[in-house]
Amino acid sequence: MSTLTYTIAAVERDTGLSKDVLRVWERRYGFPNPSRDANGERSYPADQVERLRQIKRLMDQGHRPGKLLAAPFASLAELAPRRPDNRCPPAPDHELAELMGLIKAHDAAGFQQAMQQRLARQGLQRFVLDSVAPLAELVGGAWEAGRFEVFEEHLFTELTKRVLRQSIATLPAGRGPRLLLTSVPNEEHVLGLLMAEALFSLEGAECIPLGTQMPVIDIVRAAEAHAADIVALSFSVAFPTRQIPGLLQQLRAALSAGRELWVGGGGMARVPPIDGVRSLGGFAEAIAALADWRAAHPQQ
Amino acid sequence: MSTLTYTIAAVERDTGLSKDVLRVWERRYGFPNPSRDANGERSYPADQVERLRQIKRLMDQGHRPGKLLAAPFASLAELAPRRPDNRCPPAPDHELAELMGLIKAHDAAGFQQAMQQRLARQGLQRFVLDSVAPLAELVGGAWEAGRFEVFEEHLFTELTKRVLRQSIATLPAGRGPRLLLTSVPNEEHVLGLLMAEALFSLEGAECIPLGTQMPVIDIVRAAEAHAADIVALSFSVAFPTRQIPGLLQQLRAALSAGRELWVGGGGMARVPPIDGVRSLGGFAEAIAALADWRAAHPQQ
DNA sequence: GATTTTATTTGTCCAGGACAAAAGAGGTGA
DNA sequence: TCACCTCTTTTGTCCTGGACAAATAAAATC
Repeated sequence: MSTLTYTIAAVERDTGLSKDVLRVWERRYGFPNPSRDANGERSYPADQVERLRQIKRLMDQGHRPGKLLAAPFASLAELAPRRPDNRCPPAPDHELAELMGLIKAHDAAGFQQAMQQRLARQGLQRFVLDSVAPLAELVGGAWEAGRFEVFEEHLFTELTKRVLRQSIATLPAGRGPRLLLTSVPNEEHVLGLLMAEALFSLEGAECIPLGTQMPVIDIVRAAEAHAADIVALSFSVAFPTRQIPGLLQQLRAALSAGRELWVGGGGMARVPPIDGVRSLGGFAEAIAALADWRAAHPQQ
Repeated sequence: MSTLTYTIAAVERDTGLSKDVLRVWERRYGFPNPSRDANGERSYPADQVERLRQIKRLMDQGHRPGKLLAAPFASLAELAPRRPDNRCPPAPDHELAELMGLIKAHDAAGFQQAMQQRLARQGLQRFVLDSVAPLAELVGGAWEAGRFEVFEEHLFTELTKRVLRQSIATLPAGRGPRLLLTSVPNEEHVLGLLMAEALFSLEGAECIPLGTQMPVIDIVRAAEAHAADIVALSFSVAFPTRQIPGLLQQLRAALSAGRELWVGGGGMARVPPIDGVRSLGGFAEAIAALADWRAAHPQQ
């Protein structure tokens, strides 16, 4: 069996590290250290790709590449999350642990059923706040610690999305404000957006879900076409922080002044405040923002 | 109001054209023709970005960049789809046209309700084959012709996904084969995958939906963990054709020989056959493939 | 201890050359 | 007319190595 190797494009695809970054790391730190094929092009062995994925994971937690690339192999799971982790780890809820166990056992049907039961018992709002949100935290943490595989996280996300969507569909049509929910290109994480949609819909807002990955100019056009009062975006931790401010400024400038711009998600934690953009630090704040809007627009 | 300009990274984000391509086009064809900012970096005006998006759209239809970049502004909607378009344009169904009209009117609730009705009347299989598939064609065509905005396509996709998912959720658990459905990184289009899931589930297969954008190695691990009989992937026309063969070969090599690999979607049309990979030209062929598998594995 | 200043780290951009895979054009034979 | 082979052009991707500004850490000052 041929040891499979990766082209630089394949590494970019599977790690999320750009070709430029891969080349400059090699030049500066000596890692990765790919061999060359007959054509002089980089050819990455699988184990280096694996290590790069681990490095990317630790970087999303706040570690710096210089340290990670210098340290040998001992940089494994020994590294604790370095992000200023204010939030205390969620209380070790036995039922949540059970749900995690179902995912780990790859029991899709069992997980979905358990989630439905929990939803029926808690109601949608508490389900989102007390079940989905902490579960997402737990799964994210387990993945960062290497206890969850990528596909296990995907399965969790996909099944949870289904439960949420199904529940949202049963809600009556909202009366306002009109909220447009989406994310920018290269930001595919939609679970946070769905949780927000559930909460906003419960509060009687009229949500227009446009899925993920809308180019900025199209977000503007959609807002005009739908006469949206508020545009709500989400950025995950995996999104390059560096690009966020420029993006939001561009969007804010293009959006008519009457429309509000709300942004949430883990990727916003390290972004400085931007004029005319409301940064939502969590779901509680999202609900508060809606109440504020209602207070400021009494007649609608 | 400042005319907003784009950095090269923003253009890549919003057009899907890589930085390398943008630079080499500029060198070879003289377009795009960005000005430079104080720092010597490219700064693209909005109208050039708009034209680039149009060019990308026409390229996905089979046009070649050399012609498109030489032609002046007359390259507008006058260019017909150049793809060997075997499929006759779907019969102008009045009801489908009505559904298109609802999207065009941005009537999300009305569209969703109309789709639900249609689903109830037709049943899931005919709904997928006779409603969703032709609608997706129509929307794609309208978008290519410039009659639909990006956000209108997104709205259609998002709402249709919801209807399909909801319907899939009501189906009883399948008995086999176990089918793992997903797509590779940078391929976010999920509607085709969902339609396939609906059809396969109707035929009694056990579908494991993992959402989109799974790195190759994780697809392999997921297949092992779930003991999947078949891995089914989808590539849209927007996915870079050039990368597909290498990707599939890598996946095929890493996947144990007993597992089948099925691939569908518009992006496969121009890909030559690959050993050990079953290319599905349409949904009818997908159903046939499942029947074949059943015939070859009688005892399960 | 809090805030400003300096130093280091780090990602992105640039130019322009090279090359192989894909697509078209042209030619040959059934 | 159609299928198949060969040659030419087109086109996307990769390469090197330099440069710089934004982000971060470290040092210095109040």
